[in-house]
Amino acid sequence: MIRKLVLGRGTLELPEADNAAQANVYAQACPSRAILELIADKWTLLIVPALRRGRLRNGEMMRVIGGVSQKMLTQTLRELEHNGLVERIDHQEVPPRVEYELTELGRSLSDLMRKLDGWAEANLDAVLKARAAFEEREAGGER
Amino acid sequence: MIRKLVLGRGTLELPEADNAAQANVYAQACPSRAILELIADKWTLLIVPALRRGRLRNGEMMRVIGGVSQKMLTQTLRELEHNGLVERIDHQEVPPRVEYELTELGRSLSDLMRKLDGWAEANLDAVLKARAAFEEREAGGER
DNA sequence: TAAAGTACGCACCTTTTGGTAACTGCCTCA
DNA sequence: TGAGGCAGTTACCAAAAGGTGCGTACTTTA
Repeated sequence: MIRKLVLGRGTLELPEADNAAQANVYAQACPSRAILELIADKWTLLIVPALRRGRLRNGEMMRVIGGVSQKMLTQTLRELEHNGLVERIDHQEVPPRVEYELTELGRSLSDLMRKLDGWAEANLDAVLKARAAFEEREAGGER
Repeated sequence: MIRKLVLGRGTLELPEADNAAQANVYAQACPSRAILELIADKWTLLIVPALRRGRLRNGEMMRVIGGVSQKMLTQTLRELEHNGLVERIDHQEVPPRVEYELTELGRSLSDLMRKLDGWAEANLDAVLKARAAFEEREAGGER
């Protein structure tokens, strides 16, 4: 795995990859990149934190997470199950009753994700202000 | 802003939205959702942590971040600049010398993002193992 | 004299994403 | 007797994402 790159101005160490075992998300071929892409998903970032408090059923999530379609919810849950972040608990009842729960692995990620959600909520005003400022600079600055 | 939902089994509070001012990523119409979508991006999750150590030039980032195309790099950087996370420093030289640096806002996000990258690197083995187990269950379980 | 680096913008085109609608099979409630 | 809820699946299609190649204008290096 590549750890350093020689650039024009000298040697640049890849950000923090050094002390983290051997995986490196900055290397395209490293499998951790694929995992990052799973994480870097809008619906994942909503579903995983939503499960922090406990199990949820399909219909409950549909209501909790505004704007998610049935297709995307199922698709994302399958993906999470596939990667060991979520467990699907089918009670084998009629009418169907299925619950979703975070695995240990999923739980270790959910706090981090909740913090990202929290960042978005907490810094809403700052971002909107920055946007307005940028647009003003753009409009005034040209010509 | 919606804070609670009445579900079949009673009242379910939306995860943590209660104490976080008024923004709520779980509400489709809340502007924080748009900000979450900016954050929930593969390239953002690589570019922002890459800038933690200091300024980087376009070409340096191209080399540091494996697999990013010039188009996506520029596009993502513009988006980040637009939202006040990154500052573009054009030295007005010939040949062109342009540097990118995190703003205060960007820095507040970068540690969180680096932790997500770290999670992907640290839990690589666990995820791969879960995947293998899932596929085995699937292959044996059907029929 | 030619090649390569610098930091892009633009157009084209393919791939992926994700919404909608329809269907299933069984149950409960009015 | 039909409507609605449960937890999905499937097919179809429009929109968005994102890769590639070309052009720019100037400089440094071989």
